[in-house]
Amino acid sequence: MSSPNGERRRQELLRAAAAVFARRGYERAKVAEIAEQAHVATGTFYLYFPSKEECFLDLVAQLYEIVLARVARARHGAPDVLRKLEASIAAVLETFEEERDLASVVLLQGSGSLPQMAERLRSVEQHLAALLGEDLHEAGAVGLIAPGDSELRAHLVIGAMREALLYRLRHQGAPQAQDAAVREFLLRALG
Amino acid sequence: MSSPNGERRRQELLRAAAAVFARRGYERAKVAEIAEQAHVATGTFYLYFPSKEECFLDLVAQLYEIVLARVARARHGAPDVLRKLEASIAAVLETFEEERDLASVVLLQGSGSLPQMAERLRSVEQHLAALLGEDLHEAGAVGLIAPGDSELRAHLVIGAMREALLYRLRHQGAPQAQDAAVREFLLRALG
Amino acid sequence: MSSPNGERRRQELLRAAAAVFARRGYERAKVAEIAEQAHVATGTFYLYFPSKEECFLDLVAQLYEIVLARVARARHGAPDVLRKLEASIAAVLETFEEERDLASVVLLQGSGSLPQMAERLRSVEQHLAALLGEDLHEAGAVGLIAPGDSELRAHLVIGAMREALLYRLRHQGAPQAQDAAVREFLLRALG
Amino acid sequence: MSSPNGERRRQELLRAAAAVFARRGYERAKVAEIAEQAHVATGTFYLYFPSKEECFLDLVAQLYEIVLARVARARHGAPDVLRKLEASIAAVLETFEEERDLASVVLLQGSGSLPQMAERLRSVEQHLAALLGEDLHEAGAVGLIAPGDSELRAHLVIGAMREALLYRLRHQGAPQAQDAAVREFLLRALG
DNA sequence: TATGAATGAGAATTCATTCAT
DNA sequence: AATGAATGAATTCTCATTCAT
Repeated sequence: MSSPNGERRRQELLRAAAAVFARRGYERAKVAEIAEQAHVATGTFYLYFPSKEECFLDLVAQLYEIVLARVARARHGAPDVLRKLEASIAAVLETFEEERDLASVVLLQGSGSLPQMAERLRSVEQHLAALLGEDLHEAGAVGLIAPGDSELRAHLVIGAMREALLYRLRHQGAPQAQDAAVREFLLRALG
Repeated sequence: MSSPNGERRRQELLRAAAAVFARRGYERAKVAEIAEQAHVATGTFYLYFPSKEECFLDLVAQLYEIVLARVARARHGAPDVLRKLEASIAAVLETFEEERDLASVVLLQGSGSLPQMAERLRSVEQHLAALLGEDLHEAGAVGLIAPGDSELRAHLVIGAMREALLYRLRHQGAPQAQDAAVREFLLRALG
Repeated sequence: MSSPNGERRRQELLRAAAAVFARRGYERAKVAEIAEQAHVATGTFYLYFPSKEECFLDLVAQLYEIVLARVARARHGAPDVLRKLEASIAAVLETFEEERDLASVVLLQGSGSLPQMAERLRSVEQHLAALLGEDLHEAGAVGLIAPGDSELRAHLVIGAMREALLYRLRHQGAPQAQDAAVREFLLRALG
Repeated sequence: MSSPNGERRRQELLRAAAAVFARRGYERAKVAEIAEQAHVATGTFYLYFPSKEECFLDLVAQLYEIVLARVARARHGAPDVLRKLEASIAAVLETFEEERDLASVVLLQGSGSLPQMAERLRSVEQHLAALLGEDLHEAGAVGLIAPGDSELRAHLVIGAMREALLYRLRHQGAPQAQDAAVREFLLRALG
């Protein structure tokens, strides 16, 4: 299971799971369907995950890692606080763009599926909001943006981004043009 | 069943359903639990709804009516386009504040539950976005706000509101103070 | 319930029940539907019958009475044993023709529905077979028909009649012409 | 499921189903009981049949095949039309004798159970009647039997056979002796 | 007598999980 | 490690029957 081959198969299963969860929703996704999509037998699924629920949670953990790593990297290269903010926003939008199935699962099934899932999603969002919130606080302190409740505003930013992503998930549009509009909207919102 | 008493019981069941759906999610909510919460036998549920699914959909239909009616009323009294925008936003925030369970169902279970449900929610959001979008378009045309894609921006506004509502659903805070911050954020976002 | 009005209502319910049982079958017939067809409320049904099952059984009892009375009457006027036989056959065919719903219930739902029902149907058939069997025995004894197992042959006659009735229930044909063919077939069968 | 072992289990389930349907009737037969009788868990039933109804219909299909194949085979070796007729009748009687449960299901539950079932039974009977009807027509044309409506008479023959089978299902008698009586009866009936 | 809303036991079906091979 | 047939708990929905009005 931790052999290189085992890890590859685990990733195949996760990818299959993301696809099935994305199109069916957590409850209506069947383990047999995930296994089939990954070209393995049903029982094999349980060699890699203790349960359907754990597989689902692993999926979010994966997104958690990917998004936060990307955001951290993007912020790392930013010279000042406003650029950090902008880079963070861009990093989130891009990551979701590249991980459509994962994004669908997180954005659509969201917190409705499982209590633990809601918990974990909250945690990702909280983490993200903390990063943004710090920037907002700092930027507010030096007068770069309008003063206000940094945490709340961080969440509003996230909410707008979330909707932008959903909007894009529905309307197949040019991501770049939209991203620009979203970034502009958000930066202006912050003053 | 259509007697005044029948309508009362139907409302009791809807309220119970909203509460149970809100705390369990669509799939994990059991009809027996809804019935119990409404102090009736399981079978009674089926005198008022043809299925669990239909009951769920009725719930959204109900919110649809309430929110849109409130928004329409709020806009009616507004003297200019910016006030309309502001009044709309306020109306949405207030309505969800008053209908916590219903709001939970719509915001959290949302699109993840059922294909038809996702459809209906999209339709509510679309309707709302259309109202806001018109205002944005008009306001943009007369130079009151920054120019830009009105539809996309309407969705971003809705996304931020959605998040504000979720934020509030989680952190029991003073709604008024938050609402003000949200309104300010959004109006500034629009320029 | 035994007042003239009560008896009238009971008959209305029985007629309604026959119609519903005939088109739905015993299990799929709903008490509510029978009541509706009789233009009374569901609860009223239970003022006249202790249960759905008992109502069903009463229906067969009714046919039992009608058919056997008719056969007895027809036989009464017959001068000799062959005419008795012929008159009996004719009486059965005619009765079922006039009581289509009742006939449907008995011929189609038949013994499949309830153990008690099977019992009762057997009893009607047995009774009928006994009448015919006696004639056959007598006719055989005096050399009017070929010798053979009277009871079995009586059942064969009944089986052929049953099928003739079903055939007619399906193909709307001229009953008289068919009846003649059936009578001829049966009398020849007996030699 | 399509492995040789799967087919064996499917047959076990069909046999169990025939037994349970025969003694309880379609509606009162529980899937759990069929499964138990086949020594498997309830869910296993659904690995082999999509529904209780389909299982029931498969049972008739099975009888359909068996009976018609037997009749076809029996007719094949018959030198003339009268022998064909006789062989057909014998084949039907024998087959039902050997497949008691299946026969019970078809003869007793028969058309009362399900609309689709009634349809299929009609189709079997129609098929059988067509075979017999041709013989009767041919035999009538060459003057071997009395002239008359061949289709109707084919059904009368079937009805008498049906009753003979039911009679035997009830009274455990010597089949051979009875069969001879039935054949004689029917051939004489046809003149 | 009549009503019809309420009851709740009962059954079909699904599917996550297990385990013998 | 892989398989996939088997399991059986869980849940929705139906409908005969009751009973307060």
